[in-house]
Amino acid sequence: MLIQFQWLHSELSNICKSLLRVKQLHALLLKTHLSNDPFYATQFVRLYAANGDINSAYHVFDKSSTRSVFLWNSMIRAFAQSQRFYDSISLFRTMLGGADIRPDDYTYACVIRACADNFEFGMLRVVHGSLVADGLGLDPICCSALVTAYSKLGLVHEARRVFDGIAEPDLVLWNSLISGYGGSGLWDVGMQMFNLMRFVGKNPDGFTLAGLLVGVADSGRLRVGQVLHGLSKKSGLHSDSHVGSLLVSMYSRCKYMASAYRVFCSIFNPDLITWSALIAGYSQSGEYEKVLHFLRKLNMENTKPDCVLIASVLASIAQTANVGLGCEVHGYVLRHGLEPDVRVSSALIDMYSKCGFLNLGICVFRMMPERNIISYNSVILGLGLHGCASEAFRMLYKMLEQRLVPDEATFSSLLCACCHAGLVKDGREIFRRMKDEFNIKARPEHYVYMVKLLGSAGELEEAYNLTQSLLEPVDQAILGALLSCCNSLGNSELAEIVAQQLFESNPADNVYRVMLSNIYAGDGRWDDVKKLRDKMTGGIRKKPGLSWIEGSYCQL
DNA sequence: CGGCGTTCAG
Repeated sequence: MLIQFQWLHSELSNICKSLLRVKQLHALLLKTHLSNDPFYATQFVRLYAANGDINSAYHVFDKSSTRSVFLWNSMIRAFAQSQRFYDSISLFRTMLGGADIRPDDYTYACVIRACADNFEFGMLRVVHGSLVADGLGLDPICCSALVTAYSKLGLVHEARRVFDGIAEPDLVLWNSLISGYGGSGLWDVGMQMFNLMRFVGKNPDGFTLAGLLVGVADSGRLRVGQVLHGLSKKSGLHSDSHVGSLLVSMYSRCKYMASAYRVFCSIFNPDLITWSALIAGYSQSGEYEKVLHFLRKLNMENTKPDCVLIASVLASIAQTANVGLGCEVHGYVLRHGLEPDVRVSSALIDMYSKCGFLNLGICVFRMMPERNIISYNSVILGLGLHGCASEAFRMLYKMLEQRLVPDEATFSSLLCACCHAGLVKDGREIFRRMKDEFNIKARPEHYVYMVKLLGSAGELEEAYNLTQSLLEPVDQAILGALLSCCNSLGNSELAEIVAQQLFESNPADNVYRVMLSNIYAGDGRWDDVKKLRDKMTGGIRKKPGLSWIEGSYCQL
Protein backbone atom coordinates (compact mmCIF):
# COMPACT_ATOMS: atom_id res chain seq x y z
CA MET A 1 0.00 0.00 0.00
CA LEU A 2 2.76 2.44 0.99
CA ILE A 3 4.60 1.94 -2.29
CA GLN A 4 1.42 2.77 -4.11
CA PHE A 5 1.05 6.09 -2.28
CA GLN A 6 4.58 7.13 -3.10
CA TRP A 7 3.91 6.32 -6.69
CA LEU A 8 0.66 8.31 -6.56
CA HIS A 9 2.53 11.28 -5.15
CA SER A 10 5.03 11.29 -7.94
CA GLU A 11 2.27 10.94 -10.55
CA LEU A 12 0.40 13.86 -9.03
CA SER A 13 3.43 16.11 -8.95
CA ASN A 14 4.01 15.51 -12.66
CA ILE A 15 1.80 17.48 -14.95
CA CYS A 16 -1.00 15.07 -15.63
CA LYS A 17 -2.11 15.90 -19.14
CA SER A 18 -4.50 13.08 -19.78
CA LEU A 19 -8.02 13.02 -18.42
CA LEU A 20 -8.06 9.25 -18.64
CA ARG A 21 -4.95 9.03 -16.46
CA VAL A 22 -6.51 11.39 -13.91
CA LYS A 23 -9.60 9.19 -13.78
CA GLN A 24 -7.52 6.05 -13.28
CA LEU A 25 -5.54 7.63 -10.46
CA HIS A 26 -8.73 8.91 -8.90
CA ALA A 27 -10.34 5.45 -9.01
CA LEU A 28 -7.24 4.10 -7.30
CA LEU A 29 -7.42 6.71 -4.58
CA LEU A 30 -11.09 6.00 -3.86
CA LYS A 31 -10.16 2.46 -2.85
CA THR A 32 -7.94 3.71 -0.02
CA HIS A 33 -8.68 5.27 3.34
CA LEU A 34 -7.05 8.49 2.07
CA SER A 35 -9.97 9.35 -0.19
CA ASN A 36 -11.26 11.77 2.42
CA ASP A 37 -7.98 13.63 2.82
CA PRO A 38 -8.51 17.26 1.68
CA PHE A 39 -4.98 17.31 0.23
CA TYR A 40 -5.83 14.64 -2.34
CA ALA A 41 -9.24 16.15 -2.99
CA THR A 42 -7.54 19.46 -3.78
CA GLN A 43 -5.10 17.77 -6.15
CA PHE A 44 -7.89 16.05 -8.05
CA VAL A 45 -10.03 19.18 -8.27
CA ARG A 46 -7.06 20.87 -9.92
CA LEU A 47 -6.23 17.96 -12.17
CA TYR A 48 -9.79 17.55 -13.40
CA ALA A 49 -10.13 21.30 -13.97
CA ALA A 50 -6.79 21.47 -15.82
CA ASN A 51 -8.03 18.71 -18.13
CA GLY A 52 -11.31 20.47 -18.79
CA ASP A 53 -13.56 18.17 -16.74
CA ILE A 54 -15.11 20.72 -14.43
CA ASN A 55 -18.02 18.46 -13.48
CA SER A 56 -15.75 15.76 -12.12
CA ALA A 57 -13.80 18.44 -10.28
CA TYR A 58 -16.99 19.58 -8.61
CA HIS A 59 -17.94 15.98 -7.84
CA VAL A 60 -14.70 15.54 -5.89
CA PHE A 61 -15.30 18.78 -4.02
CA ASP A 62 -18.94 17.94 -3.32
CA LYS A 63 -18.15 14.47 -1.92
CA SER A 64 -15.41 15.70 0.41
CA SER A 65 -16.50 15.64 4.04
CA THR A 66 -13.64 17.76 5.32
CA ARG A 67 -12.79 20.82 3.27
CA SER A 68 -9.65 22.85 3.73
CA VAL A 69 -9.29 26.44 2.54
CA PHE A 70 -7.08 25.03 -0.22
CA LEU A 71 -9.91 22.83 -1.41
CA TRP A 72 -12.41 25.71 -1.44
CA ASN A 73 -9.95 27.98 -3.24
CA SER A 74 -9.12 25.38 -5.85
CA MET A 75 -12.79 24.79 -6.64
CA ILE A 76 -13.57 28.52 -6.83
CA ARG A 77 -10.57 29.02 -9.11
CA ALA A 78 -11.56 26.02 -11.23
CA PHE A 79 -15.00 27.54 -11.88
CA ALA A 80 -13.58 30.99 -12.53
CA GLN A 81 -11.05 29.69 -15.04
CA SER A 82 -13.69 27.62 -16.84
CA GLN A 83 -15.75 30.78 -17.53
CA ARG A 84 -18.34 29.72 -14.96
CA PHE A 85 -18.39 32.97 -13.08
CA TYR A 86 -21.75 32.48 -11.36
CA ASP A 87 -20.82 29.03 -10.04
CA SER A 88 -17.59 30.42 -8.69
CA ILE A 89 -19.42 33.31 -7.00
CA SER A 90 -22.11 31.12 -5.51
CA LEU A 91 -19.44 28.85 -4.03
CA PHE A 92 -17.74 31.92 -2.62
CA ARG A 93 -21.07 33.01 -1.08
CA THR A 94 -21.53 29.56 0.45
CA MET A 95 -18.08 29.93 1.95
CA LEU A 96 -19.00 33.33 3.39
CA GLY A 97 -22.21 31.92 4.85
CA GLY A 98 -20.55 28.96 6.59
CA ALA A 99 -19.17 29.66 10.04
CA ASP A 100 -16.35 27.12 10.13
CA ILE A 101 -14.15 28.49 7.37
CA ARG A 102 -13.31 31.99 6.19
CA PRO A 103 -11.97 33.06 2.81
CA ASP A 104 -8.28 33.99 2.89
CA ASP A 105 -6.20 36.28 0.70
CA TYR A 106 -5.94 33.58 -1.99
CA THR A 107 -9.73 33.27 -2.18
CA TYR A 108 -10.20 37.01 -2.49
CA ALA A 109 -7.47 37.40 -5.10
CA CYS A 110 -9.19 34.82 -7.27
CA VAL A 111 -12.72 36.19 -6.83
CA ILE A 112 -11.60 39.79 -7.44
CA ARG A 113 -9.98 38.78 -10.70
CA ALA A 114 -13.08 36.86 -11.75
CA CYS A 115 -15.24 39.96 -11.14
CA ALA A 116 -12.93 42.07 -13.28
CA ASP A 117 -12.80 39.49 -16.09
CA ASN A 118 -16.60 39.41 -16.17
CA PHE A 119 -17.06 43.17 -15.72
CA GLU A 120 -19.13 42.59 -12.60
CA PHE A 121 -18.80 45.92 -10.89
CA GLY A 122 -21.58 45.34 -8.33
CA MET A 123 -20.09 42.03 -7.26
CA LEU A 124 -16.64 43.57 -7.02
CA ARG A 125 -17.99 46.13 -4.53
CA VAL A 126 -19.55 43.35 -2.44
CA VAL A 127 -16.30 41.38 -2.44
CA HIS A 128 -14.32 44.49 -1.56
CA GLY A 129 -16.60 45.17 1.41
CA SER A 130 -16.37 41.60 2.55
CA LEU A 131 -12.57 41.48 2.50
CA VAL A 132 -12.40 44.66 4.54
CA ALA A 133 -14.74 43.02 7.07
CA ASP A 134 -12.42 40.00 7.12
CA GLY A 135 -9.51 42.26 8.07
CA LEU A 136 -7.76 41.99 4.71
CA GLY A 137 -8.24 45.64 3.72
CA LEU A 138 -4.51 46.32 3.89
CA ASP A 139 -3.36 42.97 2.56
CA PRO A 140 -0.87 43.59 -0.28
CA ILE A 141 -2.16 40.74 -2.44
CA CYS A 142 -5.82 41.70 -2.14
CA CYS A 143 -4.97 45.34 -2.74
CA SER A 144 -3.02 44.77 -5.93
CA ALA A 145 -5.81 42.53 -7.22
CA LEU A 146 -8.29 45.32 -6.36
CA VAL A 147 -6.19 47.98 -8.06
CA THR A 148 -6.03 45.89 -11.23
CA ALA A 149 -9.74 45.06 -11.10
CA TYR A 150 -10.93 48.64 -10.60
CA SER A 151 -8.63 49.85 -13.36
CA LYS A 152 -9.93 47.21 -15.73
CA LEU A 153 -13.49 48.37 -15.05
CA GLY A 154 -12.44 51.92 -15.90
CA LEU A 155 -12.44 53.14 -12.28
CA VAL A 156 -8.83 54.25 -11.88
CA HIS A 157 -9.85 56.67 -9.15
CA GLU A 158 -11.15 53.79 -7.07
CA ALA A 159 -7.89 51.97 -7.78
CA ARG A 160 -5.96 55.00 -6.62
CA ARG A 161 -7.97 55.15 -3.38
CA VAL A 162 -7.04 51.55 -2.59
CA PHE A 163 -3.40 52.31 -3.38
CA ASP A 164 -3.38 55.45 -1.24
CA GLY A 165 -4.61 53.45 1.75
CA ILE A 166 -1.34 51.52 1.86
CA ALA A 167 1.52 53.19 3.74
CA GLU A 168 4.39 51.38 2.05
CA PRO A 169 3.28 49.84 -1.25
CA ASP A 170 5.40 46.96 -2.51
CA LEU A 171 6.67 46.73 -6.10
CA VAL A 172 3.68 44.68 -7.30
CA LEU A 173 1.24 47.25 -5.95
CA TRP A 174 3.14 50.08 -7.67
CA ASN A 175 3.14 48.05 -10.88
CA SER A 176 -0.60 47.39 -10.64
CA LEU A 177 -1.38 51.09 -10.33
CA ILE A 178 1.04 52.10 -13.08
CA SER A 179 -0.47 49.47 -15.43
CA GLY A 180 -3.91 50.67 -14.41
CA TYR A 181 -3.12 54.20 -15.52
CA GLY A 182 -1.42 52.93 -18.67
CA GLY A 183 -4.40 50.77 -19.61
CA SER A 184 -6.86 53.63 -19.00
CA GLY A 185 -5.14 55.98 -21.42
CA LEU A 186 -3.60 58.02 -18.59
CA TRP A 187 0.01 57.21 -19.47
CA ASP A 188 1.14 60.63 -18.22
CA VAL A 189 -0.23 59.98 -14.72
CA GLY A 190 1.43 56.57 -14.96
CA MET A 191 4.73 58.32 -15.68
CA GLN A 192 4.22 60.59 -12.65
CA MET A 193 3.62 57.56 -10.44
CA PHE A 194 6.68 55.94 -11.97
CA ASN A 195 8.83 58.92 -11.02
CA LEU A 196 7.33 58.96 -7.54
CA MET A 197 8.12 55.28 -7.20
CA ARG A 198 11.75 55.83 -8.10
CA PHE A 199 11.84 58.81 -5.74
CA VAL A 200 10.89 56.59 -2.80
CA GLY A 201 13.68 54.22 -3.77
CA LYS A 202 11.90 51.39 -5.59
CA ASN A 203 13.63 49.95 -8.65
CA PRO A 204 11.40 49.20 -11.64
CA ASP A 205 11.24 45.71 -13.07
CA GLY A 206 9.89 44.30 -16.33
CA PHE A 207 6.28 44.61 -15.13
CA THR A 208 6.73 48.31 -14.42
CA LEU A 209 8.09 49.06 -17.87
CA ALA A 210 5.49 46.87 -19.53
CA GLY A 211 2.70 48.74 -17.75
CA LEU A 212 4.08 52.08 -18.88
CA LEU A 213 4.72 50.91 -22.43
CA VAL A 214 1.16 49.68 -22.92
CA GLY A 215 -0.19 53.18 -22.33
CA VAL A 216 2.52 54.91 -24.32
CA ALA A 217 2.17 52.52 -27.27
CA ASP A 218 -1.59 53.18 -27.35
CA SER A 219 -1.17 56.93 -27.34
CA GLY A 220 1.53 56.77 -30.00
CA ARG A 221 3.90 59.05 -28.04
CA LEU A 222 7.16 58.30 -29.76
CA ARG A 223 9.36 60.55 -27.60
CA VAL A 224 8.14 59.06 -24.33
CA GLY A 225 8.49 55.61 -25.83
CA GLN A 226 12.08 56.33 -26.76
CA VAL A 227 12.80 57.46 -23.19
CA LEU A 228 11.34 54.20 -21.89
CA HIS A 229 13.39 52.29 -24.45
CA GLY A 230 16.55 53.93 -23.14
CA LEU A 231 15.51 53.21 -19.59
CA SER A 232 14.92 49.53 -20.30
CA LYS A 233 18.31 49.25 -21.96
CA LYS A 234 19.96 50.84 -18.95
CA SER A 235 18.37 48.40 -16.54
CA GLY A 236 18.88 45.45 -18.86
CA LEU A 237 15.14 44.85 -19.11
CA HIS A 238 14.89 45.23 -22.89
CA SER A 239 15.68 41.54 -23.23
CA ASP A 240 12.58 40.65 -21.20
CA SER A 241 10.23 39.11 -23.72
CA HIS A 242 7.21 41.18 -22.67
CA VAL A 243 9.14 44.45 -22.62
CA GLY A 244 10.79 43.59 -25.95
CA SER A 245 7.45 42.81 -27.59
CA LEU A 246 5.98 46.03 -26.26
CA LEU A 247 8.90 48.06 -27.57
CA VAL A 248 8.42 46.50 -31.01
CA SER A 249 4.70 47.19 -30.76
CA MET A 250 5.27 50.77 -29.55
CA TYR A 251 7.56 51.59 -32.50
CA SER A 252 5.17 49.81 -34.85
CA ARG A 253 2.21 51.90 -33.76
CA CYS A 254 4.29 55.05 -34.21
CA LYS A 255 5.07 53.76 -37.73
CA TYR A 256 8.77 53.69 -36.86
CA MET A 257 9.35 50.32 -38.43
CA ALA A 258 13.12 50.75 -38.71
CA SER A 259 13.34 51.15 -34.93
CA ALA A 260 10.85 48.34 -34.38
CA TYR A 261 13.02 46.07 -36.49
CA ARG A 262 16.16 47.13 -34.63
CA VAL A 263 14.58 46.24 -31.28
CA PHE A 264 13.36 42.97 -32.75
CA CYS A 265 16.89 42.09 -33.89
CA SER A 266 18.31 42.85 -30.44
CA ILE A 267 16.04 40.27 -28.82
CA PHE A 268 17.91 37.04 -28.37
CA ASN A 269 15.17 34.56 -28.93
CA PRO A 270 12.00 36.33 -30.11
CA ASP A 271 8.83 34.38 -29.36
CA LEU A 272 5.69 34.18 -31.47
CA ILE A 273 4.24 37.28 -29.83
CA THR A 274 7.30 39.37 -30.66
CA TRP A 275 7.15 38.16 -34.24
CA SER A 276 3.46 39.01 -34.37
CA ALA A 277 4.09 42.50 -33.03
CA LEU A 278 6.62 43.10 -35.82
CA ILE A 279 4.50 41.61 -38.59
CA ALA A 280 1.37 43.45 -37.40
CA GLY A 281 3.44 46.64 -37.45
CA TYR A 282 4.36 46.14 -41.09
CA SER A 283 0.75 45.32 -41.88
CA GLN A 284 -0.55 48.50 -40.22
CA SER A 285 2.16 50.63 -41.83
CA GLY A 286 1.17 49.42 -45.27
CA GLU A 287 4.44 47.55 -45.91
CA TYR A 288 2.63 44.50 -47.13
CA GLU A 289 5.52 42.80 -48.88
CA LYS A 290 7.44 42.88 -45.57
CA VAL A 291 4.50 41.08 -43.95
CA LEU A 292 4.96 38.15 -46.30
CA HIS A 293 8.72 38.26 -46.07
CA PHE A 294 8.69 37.93 -42.29
CA LEU A 295 5.93 35.35 -42.40
CA ARG A 296 8.22 33.21 -44.55
CA LYS A 297 11.14 33.84 -42.20
CA LEU A 298 8.99 32.80 -39.26
CA ASN A 299 8.10 29.65 -41.13
CA MET A 300 11.79 28.85 -41.53
CA GLU A 301 12.21 29.12 -37.76
CA ASN A 302 9.78 26.24 -37.51
CA THR A 303 7.31 28.34 -35.58
CA LYS A 304 3.65 28.11 -36.51
CA PRO A 305 1.55 31.27 -36.76
CA ASP A 306 -1.40 31.36 -34.39
CA CYS A 307 -4.88 32.88 -34.75
CA VAL A 308 -3.76 36.36 -33.83
CA LEU A 309 -0.98 36.45 -36.40
CA ILE A 310 -3.17 34.96 -39.12
CA ALA A 311 -5.78 37.64 -38.45
CA SER A 312 -3.31 40.46 -39.00
CA VAL A 313 -1.81 38.82 -42.09
CA LEU A 314 -5.32 38.53 -43.54
CA ALA A 315 -5.93 42.21 -42.86
CA SER A 316 -2.89 43.13 -44.90
CA ILE A 317 -3.97 40.79 -47.71
CA ALA A 318 -7.37 42.51 -47.70
CA GLN A 319 -5.66 45.87 -48.20
CA THR A 320 -3.70 44.62 -51.21
CA ALA A 321 -6.71 42.71 -52.59
CA ASN A 322 -4.45 39.73 -53.25
CA VAL A 323 -7.08 37.04 -53.25
CA GLY A 324 -4.73 34.25 -54.38
CA LEU A 325 -2.63 34.72 -51.31
CA GLY A 326 -5.79 35.02 -49.23
CA CYS A 327 -6.89 31.60 -50.46
CA GLU A 328 -3.52 30.15 -49.50
CA VAL A 329 -3.90 31.50 -45.99
CA HIS A 330 -7.45 30.18 -45.91
CA GLY A 331 -5.99 26.78 -46.78
CA TYR A 332 -3.56 27.07 -43.90
CA VAL A 333 -6.46 27.99 -41.62
CA LEU A 334 -8.43 24.91 -42.70
CA ARG A 335 -5.45 22.57 -42.38
CA HIS A 336 -4.72 23.78 -38.87
CA GLY A 337 -8.31 23.92 -37.70
CA LEU A 338 -8.21 27.64 -36.96
CA GLU A 339 -11.53 28.38 -38.67
CA PRO A 340 -13.71 28.29 -35.56
CA ASP A 341 -11.77 31.25 -34.17
CA VAL A 342 -13.91 34.40 -34.48
CA ARG A 343 -10.89 36.60 -35.11
CA VAL A 344 -9.68 34.46 -38.01
CA SER A 345 -13.12 34.07 -39.55
CA SER A 346 -13.93 37.76 -39.28
CA ALA A 347 -10.65 38.59 -40.97
CA LEU A 348 -11.44 36.03 -43.71
CA ILE A 349 -14.87 37.58 -44.33
CA ASP A 350 -13.31 41.01 -44.62
CA MET A 351 -10.50 39.76 -46.85
CA TYR A 352 -12.86 38.03 -49.29
CA SER A 353 -15.28 40.91 -49.51
CA LYS A 354 -12.50 43.50 -49.97
CA CYS A 355 -11.06 41.30 -52.75
CA GLY A 356 -14.42 41.30 -54.49
CA PHE A 357 -15.60 37.84 -53.46
CA LEU A 358 -18.54 38.65 -51.24
CA ASN A 359 -20.02 35.17 -51.71
CA LEU A 360 -16.95 33.49 -50.26
CA GLY A 361 -17.08 35.86 -47.31
CA ILE A 362 -20.70 34.96 -46.70
CA CYS A 363 -19.82 31.25 -46.91
CA VAL A 364 -17.26 31.73 -44.15
CA PHE A 365 -19.82 33.66 -42.12
CA ARG A 366 -22.42 30.89 -42.46
CA MET A 367 -19.93 28.26 -41.30
CA MET A 368 -18.97 30.10 -38.13
CA PRO A 369 -19.89 28.19 -34.96
CA GLU A 370 -20.11 31.39 -32.97
CA ARG A 371 -20.35 34.97 -34.13
CA ASN A 372 -19.61 38.16 -32.34
CA ILE A 373 -20.18 41.77 -33.16
CA ILE A 374 -17.03 41.95 -35.26
CA SER A 375 -18.13 39.03 -37.46
CA TYR A 376 -21.49 40.73 -38.06
CA ASN A 377 -19.83 44.07 -38.73
CA SER A 378 -17.50 42.46 -41.27
CA VAL A 379 -20.32 40.86 -43.20
CA ILE A 380 -22.49 44.01 -43.02
CA LEU A 381 -19.62 46.07 -44.40
CA GLY A 382 -19.02 43.50 -47.15
CA LEU A 383 -22.68 43.58 -48.16
CA GLY A 384 -22.68 47.37 -48.08
CA LEU A 385 -19.56 47.68 -50.21
CA HIS A 386 -21.15 45.40 -52.80
CA GLY A 387 -24.33 47.45 -52.93
CA CYS A 388 -26.49 44.91 -51.10
CA ALA A 389 -28.02 47.40 -48.69
CA SER A 390 -31.20 45.50 -47.90
CA GLU A 391 -29.22 42.36 -47.02
CA ALA A 392 -26.99 44.52 -44.83
CA PHE A 393 -30.06 45.71 -42.93
CA ARG A 394 -31.40 42.17 -42.69
CA MET A 395 -28.07 41.22 -41.13
CA LEU A 396 -28.52 44.00 -38.57
CA TYR A 397 -31.87 42.52 -37.52
CA LYS A 398 -30.36 39.03 -37.29
CA MET A 399 -27.66 40.47 -35.10
CA LEU A 400 -30.23 42.13 -32.84
CA GLU A 401 -32.12 38.80 -32.58
CA GLN A 402 -28.90 37.26 -31.26
CA ARG A 403 -28.95 39.96 -28.59
CA LEU A 404 -25.72 41.43 -29.88
CA VAL A 405 -25.49 45.18 -29.33
CA PRO A 406 -24.45 47.11 -32.44
CA ASP A 407 -21.62 49.60 -32.01
CA GLU A 408 -20.25 52.58 -33.93
CA ALA A 409 -18.64 50.37 -36.56
CA THR A 410 -21.96 48.62 -37.25
CA PHE A 411 -23.61 51.93 -38.06
CA SER A 412 -20.62 53.06 -40.03
CA SER A 413 -21.02 49.96 -42.23
CA LEU A 414 -24.78 50.49 -42.55
CA LEU A 415 -24.30 54.12 -43.56
CA CYS A 416 -21.69 52.95 -46.04
CA ALA A 417 -24.29 50.53 -47.43
CA CYS A 418 -26.80 53.38 -47.80
CA CYS A 419 -24.19 55.50 -49.59
CA HIS A 420 -23.37 52.76 -52.05
CA ALA A 421 -27.03 52.10 -52.76
CA GLY A 422 -28.08 55.78 -52.66
CA LEU A 423 -30.68 55.17 -49.94
CA VAL A 424 -31.06 58.67 -48.50
CA LYS A 425 -34.21 57.97 -46.49
CA ASP A 426 -32.84 54.81 -44.85
CA GLY A 427 -29.55 56.55 -44.18
CA ARG A 428 -31.25 59.42 -42.36
CA GLU A 429 -33.35 56.96 -40.40
CA ILE A 430 -30.47 54.70 -39.30
CA PHE A 431 -28.38 57.73 -38.38
CA ARG A 432 -31.21 58.94 -36.14
CA ARG A 433 -31.72 55.50 -34.59
CA MET A 434 -28.00 55.17 -33.90
CA LYS A 435 -28.14 58.28 -31.73
CA ASP A 436 -31.62 58.03 -30.19
CA GLU A 437 -32.22 54.31 -29.87
CA PHE A 438 -28.70 52.95 -29.34
CA ASN A 439 -27.19 55.96 -27.60
CA ILE A 440 -24.14 56.03 -29.81
CA LYS A 441 -22.51 59.39 -30.33
CA ALA A 442 -21.90 60.06 -34.01
CA ARG A 443 -18.22 60.06 -34.92
CA PRO A 444 -16.59 61.97 -37.80
CA GLU A 445 -16.78 58.90 -40.07
CA HIS A 446 -20.58 58.79 -39.61
CA TYR A 447 -20.88 62.44 -40.56
CA VAL A 448 -18.69 61.85 -43.61
CA TYR A 449 -21.11 59.16 -44.80
CA MET A 450 -24.13 61.36 -44.08
CA VAL A 451 -22.64 64.29 -45.99
CA LYS A 452 -21.79 62.03 -48.95
CA LEU A 453 -25.23 60.50 -48.87
CA LEU A 454 -27.09 63.82 -48.72
CA GLY A 455 -24.71 65.48 -51.15
CA SER A 456 -25.01 62.78 -53.79
CA ALA A 457 -28.79 63.08 -53.55
CA GLY A 458 -28.49 66.82 -54.21
CA GLU A 459 -29.48 67.78 -50.67
CA LEU A 460 -26.51 70.13 -50.30
CA GLU A 461 -28.27 72.51 -47.94
CA GLU A 462 -29.17 69.75 -45.51
CA ALA A 463 -25.60 68.45 -45.69
CA TYR A 464 -24.24 71.92 -44.99
CA ASN A 465 -26.61 72.42 -42.06
CA LEU A 466 -25.50 69.11 -40.62
CA THR A 467 -21.86 70.21 -40.64
CA GLN A 468 -22.73 73.57 -39.09
CA SER A 469 -24.56 71.87 -36.23
CA LEU A 470 -21.23 70.38 -35.10
CA LEU A 471 -18.94 71.87 -32.52
CA GLU A 472 -15.78 73.60 -33.77
CA PRO A 473 -13.35 72.53 -34.96
CA VAL A 474 -15.21 70.41 -37.49
CA ASP A 475 -13.17 67.41 -38.64
CA GLN A 476 -11.55 68.10 -42.02
CA ALA A 477 -12.75 64.81 -43.46
CA ILE A 478 -16.37 65.96 -43.03
CA LEU A 479 -15.83 69.34 -44.66
CA GLY A 480 -13.70 67.69 -47.34
CA ALA A 481 -16.58 65.37 -48.19
CA LEU A 482 -18.91 68.37 -48.39
CA LEU A 483 -16.48 70.23 -50.65
CA SER A 484 -16.28 67.24 -52.91
CA CYS A 485 -20.10 67.18 -53.14
CA CYS A 486 -20.07 70.88 -54.05
CA ASN A 487 -17.65 69.97 -56.81
CA SER A 488 -19.79 67.28 -58.34
CA LEU A 489 -22.91 69.46 -58.13
CA GLY A 490 -21.04 72.53 -59.44
CA ASN A 491 -22.03 74.75 -56.50
CA SER A 492 -19.16 77.19 -56.25
CA GLU A 493 -20.88 79.57 -53.77
CA LEU A 494 -21.15 76.92 -51.07
CA ALA A 495 -17.75 75.53 -52.04
CA GLU A 496 -16.16 78.91 -51.22
CA ILE A 497 -17.71 78.95 -47.75
CA VAL A 498 -16.71 75.38 -46.98
CA ALA A 499 -13.21 75.80 -48.38
CA GLN A 500 -12.72 78.90 -46.25
CA GLN A 501 -13.43 76.85 -43.12
CA LEU A 502 -10.95 74.23 -44.26
CA PHE A 503 -8.22 76.80 -44.96
CA GLU A 504 -8.63 78.33 -41.51
CA SER A 505 -8.15 75.05 -39.69
CA ASN A 506 -5.31 73.84 -41.89
CA PRO A 507 -3.59 76.66 -43.81
CA ALA A 508 -0.65 74.55 -44.99
CA ASP A 509 -2.60 71.85 -46.79
CA ASN A 510 -3.11 72.63 -50.47
CA VAL A 511 -5.35 69.69 -51.29
CA TYR A 512 -8.54 71.66 -50.69
CA ARG A 513 -7.19 74.68 -52.60
CA VAL A 514 -6.72 72.46 -55.62
CA MET A 515 -10.25 71.19 -55.22
CA LEU A 516 -11.68 74.72 -54.97
CA SER A 517 -9.61 75.84 -57.91
CA ASN A 518 -11.10 73.03 -59.99
CA ILE A 519 -14.58 74.15 -58.99
CA TYR A 520 -13.75 77.73 -60.08
CA ALA A 521 -12.37 76.39 -63.34
CA GLY A 522 -15.58 74.49 -63.93
CA ASP A 523 -17.44 77.79 -63.56
CA GLY A 524 -15.02 79.58 -65.85
CA ARG A 525 -13.87 81.88 -63.01
CA TRP A 526 -10.27 81.96 -64.21
CA ASP A 527 -9.31 85.09 -62.22
CA ASP A 528 -10.24 83.31 -59.01
CA VAL A 529 -8.30 80.25 -60.14
CA LYS A 530 -5.21 82.37 -60.62
CA LYS A 531 -5.59 84.13 -57.25
CA LEU A 532 -5.91 80.79 -55.51
CA ARG A 533 -2.99 79.21 -57.37
CA ASP A 534 -0.76 82.16 -56.41
CA LYS A 535 -1.47 81.53 -52.74
CA MET A 536 -0.24 77.97 -52.99
CA THR A 537 3.38 77.59 -52.12
CA GLY A 538 5.54 74.55 -52.15
CA GLY A 539 4.63 71.31 -53.78
CA ILE A 540 1.22 70.82 -55.26
CA ARG A 541 2.33 67.78 -57.12
CA LYS A 542 -0.06 64.88 -56.94
CA LYS A 543 1.27 61.55 -55.82
CA PRO A 544 0.78 58.99 -58.56
CA GLY A 545 -1.99 56.54 -57.75
CA LEU A 546 -1.51 52.82 -57.78
CA SER A 547 -4.14 50.18 -58.09
CA TRP A 548 -4.23 46.55 -58.89
CA ILE A 549 -6.58 43.71 -58.43
CA GLU A 550 -5.63 40.10 -58.76
CA GLY A 551 -8.10 37.59 -60.03
CA SER A 552 -11.23 39.53 -59.15
CA TYR A 553 -12.71 39.14 -62.58
CA CYS A 554 -12.77 35.39 -62.67
CA GLN A 555 -16.21 34.04 -61.90
CA LEU A 556 -16.49 31.43 -59.19
C1' DC B 1 -2.99 27.46 -4.33
C1' DG B 2 -1.84 33.81 -4.86
C1' DG B 3 -1.64 39.86 -6.46
C1' DC B 4 1.19 43.30 -11.77
C1' DG B 5 3.09 43.06 -18.06
C1' DT B 6 3.18 41.19 -24.48
C1' DT B 7 0.63 40.12 -30.54
C1' DC B 8 -5.00 40.36 -33.47
C1' DA B 9 -9.96 40.69 -36.48
C1' DG B 10 -14.72 45.16 -38.33
